[in-house]
Amino acid sequence: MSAGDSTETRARLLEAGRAVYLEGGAAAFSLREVARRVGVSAPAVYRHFENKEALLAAVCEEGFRTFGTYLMRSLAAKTPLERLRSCGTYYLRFALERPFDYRVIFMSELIALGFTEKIPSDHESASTFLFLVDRVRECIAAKVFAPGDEMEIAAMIWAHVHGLASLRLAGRLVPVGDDAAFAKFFERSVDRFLTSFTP
Amino acid sequence: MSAGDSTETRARLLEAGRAVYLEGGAAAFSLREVARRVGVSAPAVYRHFENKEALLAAVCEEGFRTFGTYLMRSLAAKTPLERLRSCGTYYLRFALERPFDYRVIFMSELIALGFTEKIPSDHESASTFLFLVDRVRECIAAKVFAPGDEMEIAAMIWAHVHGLASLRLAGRLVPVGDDAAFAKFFERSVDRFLTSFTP
DNA sequence: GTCTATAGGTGGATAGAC
DNA sequence: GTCTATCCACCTATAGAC
Repeated sequence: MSAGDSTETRARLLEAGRAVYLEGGAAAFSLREVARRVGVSAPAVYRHFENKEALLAAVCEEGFRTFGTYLMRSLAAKTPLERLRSCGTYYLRFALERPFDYRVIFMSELIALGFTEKIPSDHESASTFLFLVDRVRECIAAKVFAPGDEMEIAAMIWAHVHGLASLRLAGRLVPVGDDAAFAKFFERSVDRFLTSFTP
Repeated sequence: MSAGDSTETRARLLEAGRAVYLEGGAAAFSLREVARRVGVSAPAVYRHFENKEALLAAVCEEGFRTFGTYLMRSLAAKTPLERLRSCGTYYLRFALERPFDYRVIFMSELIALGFTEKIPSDHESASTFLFLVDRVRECIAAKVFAPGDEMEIAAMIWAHVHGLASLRLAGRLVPVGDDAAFAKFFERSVDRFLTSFTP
């Protein structure tokens, strides 16, 4: 029971931590504020995390893991082109369903603040980028894409979907409407760009 | 002389303020830190700005004005398509030459923090978006673009260039190399996307 | 595992001297 | 126009009781 309460409190600290991080950024991330929202005292947090930085790192790790599970779902599609399109679709689903996590991973200022080594951002984003490169390589091998530099093509596609997702989460692109309408707009834009790579 | 010193100090406060804002975000924006970097005491700042929030707003306004001057240069090009391509080129130049300002305008969390009404982000970004819509409309009228929804096409193009610029400034897309190499990569990607709108 | 008490630091803003 | 002195609020982290 006490162990159950403990992990419960830890999970609630992570959830509140994510909210606090995204409201104020890393530089304003307050351990006391997290504790306050969960309803425990500040020193109680030190029972679950070594210090403030460890709590912040744990908050970010959770988002990275979740992102991986979204991307992997695209492998269920049957053809190389469908798997690549599915990548984009799940990328957007992640952005819309877990906007806090998306901001943590792709729109945060962590790197600018020098957290590069303490947080798995570089390693994780590199590995998920290589996942996208593999999807592109598959399309070229299957001759649904013209021959080309897989890394460059993957970077262009990533930038395209990131641009759409991040402007949406930033509240720009307001004429587009609700999430369903935006998803259709997103698909139109991505399909148009992907078509430019066909032979 | 005293007036000259005054405006000088004010300008230095703005410059230091921009740096502080982008290192720590709005929530961690510290009036004392800005004063420290300029070499004056904290109360001295109140001679130039009403309070901390007014200083932050002034920091942001400067970036918006500069962005406008970059975009307007694209009107010098001779044809509608060249003006649209030039838009993208100057958008990137602004991002690379004034990365701090670009982050202030397009990658900041100001809206998420509720600064919407105090800072001209909505108004300014809406007017510059309409500038892009006009460039697209021009291309359709000149029949270098197929007929279509100008707002939607402009949004797609904006997202594309923003995705490229913001990932670059975030330190992702590392395989691309220095700024000159990235600019060429940027042009290839944008030209490819723009070509998809031709009749 | 959580609490209170506490130490030592940073911040915004004001009063009043010069 | 800038300074020092000051107030109050908030932060991280530790010590020690329960």
